[in-house]
Amino acid sequence: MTLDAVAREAGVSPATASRALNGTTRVRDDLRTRVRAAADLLGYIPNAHAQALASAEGNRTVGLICHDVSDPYFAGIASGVMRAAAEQDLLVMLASTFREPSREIAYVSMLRAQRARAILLIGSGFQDRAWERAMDAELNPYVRAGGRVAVVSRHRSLRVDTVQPENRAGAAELARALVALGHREFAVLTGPPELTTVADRLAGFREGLAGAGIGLGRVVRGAFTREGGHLAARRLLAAEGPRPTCVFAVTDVMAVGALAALREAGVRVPEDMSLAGFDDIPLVRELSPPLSTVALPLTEMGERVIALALRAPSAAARSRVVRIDGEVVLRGSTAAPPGS
Amino acid sequence: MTLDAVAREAGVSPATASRALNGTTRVRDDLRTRVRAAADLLGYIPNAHAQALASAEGNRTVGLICHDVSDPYFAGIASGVMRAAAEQDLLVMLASTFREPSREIAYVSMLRAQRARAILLIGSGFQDRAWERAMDAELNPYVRAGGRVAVVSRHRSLRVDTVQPENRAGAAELARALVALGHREFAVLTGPPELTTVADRLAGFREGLAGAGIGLGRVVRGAFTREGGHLAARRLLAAEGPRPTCVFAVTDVMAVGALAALREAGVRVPEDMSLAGFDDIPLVRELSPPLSTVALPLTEMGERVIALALRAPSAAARSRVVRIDGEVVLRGSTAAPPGS
DNA sequence: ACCTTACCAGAAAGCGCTTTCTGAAAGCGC
DNA sequence: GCGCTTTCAGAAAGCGCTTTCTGGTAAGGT
Repeated sequence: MTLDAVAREAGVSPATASRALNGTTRVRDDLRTRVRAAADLLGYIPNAHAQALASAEGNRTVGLICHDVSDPYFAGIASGVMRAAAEQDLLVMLASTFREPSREIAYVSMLRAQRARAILLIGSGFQDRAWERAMDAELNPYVRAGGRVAVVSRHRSLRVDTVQPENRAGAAELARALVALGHREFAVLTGPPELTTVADRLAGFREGLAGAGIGLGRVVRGAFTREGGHLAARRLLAAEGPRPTCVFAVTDVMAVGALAALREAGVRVPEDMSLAGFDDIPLVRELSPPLSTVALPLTEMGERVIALALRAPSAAARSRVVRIDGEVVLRGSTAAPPGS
Repeated sequence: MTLDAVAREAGVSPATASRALNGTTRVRDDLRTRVRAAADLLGYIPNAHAQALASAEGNRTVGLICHDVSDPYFAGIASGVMRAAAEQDLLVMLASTFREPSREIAYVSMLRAQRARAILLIGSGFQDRAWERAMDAELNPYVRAGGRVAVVSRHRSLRVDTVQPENRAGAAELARALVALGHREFAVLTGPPELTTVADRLAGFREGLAGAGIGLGRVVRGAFTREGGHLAARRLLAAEGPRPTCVFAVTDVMAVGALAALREAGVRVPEDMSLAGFDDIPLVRELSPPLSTVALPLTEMGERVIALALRAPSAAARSRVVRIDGEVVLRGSTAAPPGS
């Protein structure tokens, strides 16, 4: 099942067989058909490793690194990447880091070893000096050797092409919309502060409120998961002092947990308390009440990031940034505050 | 950044450098540390392709083929696969076929070319003679060449190791539970009949009802998606004749769409009509009412299928089947029929 | 002191391809 | 008909590794 076998079967040299199969150079018609027939007969499949090794020509795989495939946010983006990749006959190597920085770096290294054509990093980077340096040390040689890198929502310190959701502006706009509904007392359910996405959304929300002269209110931190949101909401309700009339969870996934916690505590949404999230993952539309959020076009973001990576490298070494606007979508989970 | 460069830097032969780095054979301590140091200094990363080519030793990637990553069912299984793969330092190549049989075969072929250590097929096969033959033609040479294949919920015609959810038994048990609630008038929202999963669940549900002397009722077909479920439910409601008191959607994803359709039509769940799904994808717990369903341990199924593939090939050439029981979970979406 | 083992570094042969490079045959103008 | 370019098949040189095989040196046995 090697090229040599095919060549022998067809009675030509391996060189000719290679050319006939790949169409690199003109080959006499009769020889070409003979080679093709022999390949079919033998069920020949070229060894991609040998091909990658012999031809400087990059191979047909791109690496995709995300925090967790089972998180709908990443799944949505990954889906867009795959669709675009399929169109170009590229294989996607998808890795979940389970939010461990070291594993992320290990994956980049494996992808480098595979000579992946491009490496896509999805999801916030870690705001950690040592980690950033290590990541840079992996990525720089890769890029210098002709590798492509593109990311979505990363730290700017990584000087690579970026698809950047407008977290800050989106959160600010959401805040204004919530204020417009009449809310004055807020609380925020936030994730790990070392994730840039969290920092940006928090800052944006604060800004939006500040424009109306309102403070951020209580900020409760939780894990970046449904359970994190659930726990954070419980802690919020348990805290003493007046309750906010509106809660913002920095991601929809957390908001889903929060909604459950509110319901369990007998707090009606939106009658007693309004709740909003961020991302617009598919499921939040199905909740009752459906969740207000800032919608991000996840699939499109996936398509954009792979397109960015595959595009001819910019002559100027400057990294490109594609900004993605979030759209505030007010649904049933937000309403005017009680007694207004 | 080649091994040769490292060897030269360390003042040893490439052979020694290789051995020092991989620990294949004993190498004098001072040489080994010198080689390691040189590798670090140069930022050496072995070329995985060259390694794969030189050593018959299989490489460190496994292929995972599913219909759609953004479907929570597949995402859940994929997540389990990734966790297990990460523990063994394996890279997962994940491909979405978007339910196109031809694309599935193309991916298997690419994975073969990559000499993936194992190929995992997730999700129903297509009941189509030509397709089955083509798939067999890809898989057989792969297995004969030492490749491993494992699948979850496939057609039995594929003679490979299988993780098999007990679709039939689970659906039957669900039917009995629903009958026990008092229901006598049913309807089923079903997916493409060429998917074996659909066929099995449908058959199981029919069996369960038959045990109580009840017929299946109206069967409405839709796509295997939320929209498919939505549309099927609308068509069901639009049909003339008496309405069923209980609807079974063959997957949770379809049930989610159905729930939305029922709500839109002003049908209260479960007061006017009960609704149940299958799979227990994470989101259905969050709905109101939370969906009754047959729970499948998705992550575990992912772990099992990769373990199956990686296990030493059975001496007997028989393919192994791991059966996964579904557990009927009755939640708020099902209740006694109206007026009982 | 001599010969056998044991150990370990280096030389060299591939792994399965692609891609120059080489050269034979054919096509062209004069 | 002769020298020219053009076309295209085959020989051969790698791509970057691993792994036998070979051989030199040190240790051990008699």
